[in-house]
Amino acid sequence: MAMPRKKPKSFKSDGTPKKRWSAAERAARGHKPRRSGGVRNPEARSGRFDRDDRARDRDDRGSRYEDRGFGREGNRDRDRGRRDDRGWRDDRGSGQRWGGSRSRYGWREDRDDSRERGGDRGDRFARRRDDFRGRDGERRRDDHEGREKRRRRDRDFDRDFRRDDRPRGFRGSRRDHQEHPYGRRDHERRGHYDRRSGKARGHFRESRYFDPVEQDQMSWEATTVEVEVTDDDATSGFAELGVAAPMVAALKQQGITEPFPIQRATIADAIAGRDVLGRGRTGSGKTLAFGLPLLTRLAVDEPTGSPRAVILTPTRELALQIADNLSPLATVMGLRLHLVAGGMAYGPQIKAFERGVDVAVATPGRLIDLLEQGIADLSRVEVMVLDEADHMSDLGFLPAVTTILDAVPADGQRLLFSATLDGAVDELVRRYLADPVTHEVDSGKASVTTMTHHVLHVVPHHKNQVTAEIANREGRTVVFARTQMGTDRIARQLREAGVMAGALHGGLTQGARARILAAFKRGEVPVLVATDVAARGIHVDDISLVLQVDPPKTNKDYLHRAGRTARAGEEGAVVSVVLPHQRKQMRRIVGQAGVRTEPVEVVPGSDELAGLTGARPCLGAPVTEADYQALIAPRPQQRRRPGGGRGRGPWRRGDRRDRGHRGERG
DNA sequence: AAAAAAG
Repeated sequence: MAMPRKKPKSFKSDGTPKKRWSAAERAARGHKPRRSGGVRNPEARSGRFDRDDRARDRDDRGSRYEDRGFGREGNRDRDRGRRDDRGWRDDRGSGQRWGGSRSRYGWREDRDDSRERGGDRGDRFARRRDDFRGRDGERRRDDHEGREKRRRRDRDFDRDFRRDDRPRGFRGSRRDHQEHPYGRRDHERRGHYDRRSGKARGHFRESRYFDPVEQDQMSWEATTVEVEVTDDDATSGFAELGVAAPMVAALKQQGITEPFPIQRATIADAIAGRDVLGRGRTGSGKTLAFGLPLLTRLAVDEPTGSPRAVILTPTRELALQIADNLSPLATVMGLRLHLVAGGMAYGPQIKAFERGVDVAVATPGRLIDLLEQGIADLSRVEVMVLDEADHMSDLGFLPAVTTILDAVPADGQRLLFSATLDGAVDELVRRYLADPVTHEVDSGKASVTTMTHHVLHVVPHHKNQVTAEIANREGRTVVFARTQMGTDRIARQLREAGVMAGALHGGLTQGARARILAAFKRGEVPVLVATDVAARGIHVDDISLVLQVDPPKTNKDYLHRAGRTARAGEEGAVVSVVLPHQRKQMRRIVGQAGVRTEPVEVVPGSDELAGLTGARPCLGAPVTEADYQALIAPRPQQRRRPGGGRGRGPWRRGDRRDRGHRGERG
């Protein structure tokens, strides 16, 4: 079969044949090896810190496990991996699986991962075959059929497993997974040796508390403020809605005096204790719309020690933001509010529950975790808030959300906020809300007049350059891409083109997520390349352009992404770069989003491009890795207070925050 | 099919 391929196998969307890179060329471009006959990728994945630290950590922990008697099998397994002459195991696979908290790069990674595990699987088969023959010679006759069967079964098993994107070691058996949204937990408490991954797993202090990845966490502390209540606080727009005076005063201190439409619409009903279904774009002031009535109502009764209100959000960043915004209001009302989110240290959250929490702002996973550990008690929750309910009712989220909703007393008040009301949200509403009042402020369409929309048609070989020139504009830009790997790649390509850009996605550690977001807020990294993790709720001032390099999946996603710009009456543009094969899809999405705009054909360097988006040619030198890392490096002084005492002491969170957000406004 | 959400 040495015949050279005459006909090109595939074509680009503009009709020209696709270049088939050789193995060396692929490697030089940083791609992974082909599925057959590739070379080992010399420059594995991004993340200098991650790789080195994890490799070191792996070795450290390997020896610790040996002490515990887990090491021998683990080592044997790793040695087998090293013998694998495809050679990917050492350089990224095991390192990632030791340190990484979850599958990192979507399906492509999964596919590679499964291939990588092919070595293991082969061995397992070999072992089984040996068992087979050794045990019973007679059965050797139907060995072939048996092998086929086993292969099929194993393949199905693997396929089912891969559908589950919890980290490998935490998956439990298939049956466990079906019964519990997060799998069984009793294996892991005791610690066990996981044959599939060849790792020791379990509740070991070492792995939980000394893991450098885990230490790459951000922290959260409650905000303390002092307010003076004056007489005219009783007459402001908020007071008329029934908001308690201390909060009115605190809001005035922040320059917030008049309620937004959605707040005006929902606050009175919510204070009256009714179930509320609020529909409005993010950025329309939803946080206060549920926060103020919730805190007003809670302050009336004596604290019970266990949470009386839970606010549930789909992303950690959003939970953080809500907790930051509501924390000062809670303190002036004498209520204790705490953040309960994954990726962050357990200690402060556990301590908070020990001291007593009135309001928990939570992401689902960690809350369930604490619930199952018996740390959080939701049996006395009076008010339950679901933010971004349309996202929370996604297939992947729903089990966790209903678990929490079921753990909360059924007769409590429920406030549900959602940008849209589709079937899934409706189901949640019917199951958990009693006689809700619906308030709709913005429709599900793009109604902000300060926002302009552009659809740019480009040919494939121009896309990267057009992207880079737009990103090189003046001002803060968010670039949305579909996949985690895509954001990493685009951010890297932008830096190579001389544009300071960083990637934000759920595959990063929480600390890395926080740092890149902080650098973006400070303005030091003016371009943020993000997955849809940043599409909802995240508020950063002065984002003047949202660039979509991959089309959003739905019109909802379009509007959520668009909602990052043109906030609070500012100007903003939403620009979508569209390839020929995406035109139809994009036209549909834009139309459904209620946007009227004519697509424009653009080429790099053109006047139209510059006129519509402020694009500038990329003339600067590539951003060096060192320069970039310096901007997103951990800043210990932001996260550690002198003296060490947590939750006490003279330091005020306000001081800290001022420093952390240095330069945010210019 | 992706991303998000626990460690």
